[in-house]
Amino acid sequence: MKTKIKEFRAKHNMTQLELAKAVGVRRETISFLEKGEYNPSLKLATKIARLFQVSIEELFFFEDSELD
Amino acid sequence: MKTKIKEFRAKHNMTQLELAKAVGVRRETISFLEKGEYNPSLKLATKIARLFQVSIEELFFFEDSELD
DNA sequence: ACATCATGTTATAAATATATAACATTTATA
DNA sequence: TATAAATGTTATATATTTATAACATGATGT
Repeated sequence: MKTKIKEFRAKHNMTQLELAKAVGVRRETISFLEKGEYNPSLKLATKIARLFQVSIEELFFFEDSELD
Repeated sequence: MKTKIKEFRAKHNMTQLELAKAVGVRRETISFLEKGEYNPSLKLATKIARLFQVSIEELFFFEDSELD
């Protein structure tokens, strides 16, 4: 999975810690997410997307090969 | 969480079992999902949305209160 | 150089999604 | 009505997300 969290975070001048607190997770969770190291829950994905006021599809991307 | 999986499944004339196989999960998983009993992974949500050719936001809904 | 802040990383624990199996109930249909 | 198909439901196991704590690295500023 790939994500643009880092880009949107930069655009909003937020640190990982600030984003983490805003959506109620740990800083490490944001770090792992940004590196595509896991597949968040829909709920967490939704919280981050709403914070940045973008759609989930604008934030997270799966290769077709990942969906087989 | 609420979802329109059941409605889209009806529109596509699919059983829970057919949908489950199409996205690689168990039938029970679809049953629990349709009842809003849990929060799927983003990957599973993406697979179902792509199958029905709708956005994730058209398929799954969170109340604001669920996101606090 | 030193201190502070932001991020990376690793190991382990806790929580929760999903699998599995079994049986119950509802719905369709012969 | 009877039979099968679809869905509901419960209990337990497994996998994965997320939390937690600890320490490392990199950047920034004094």
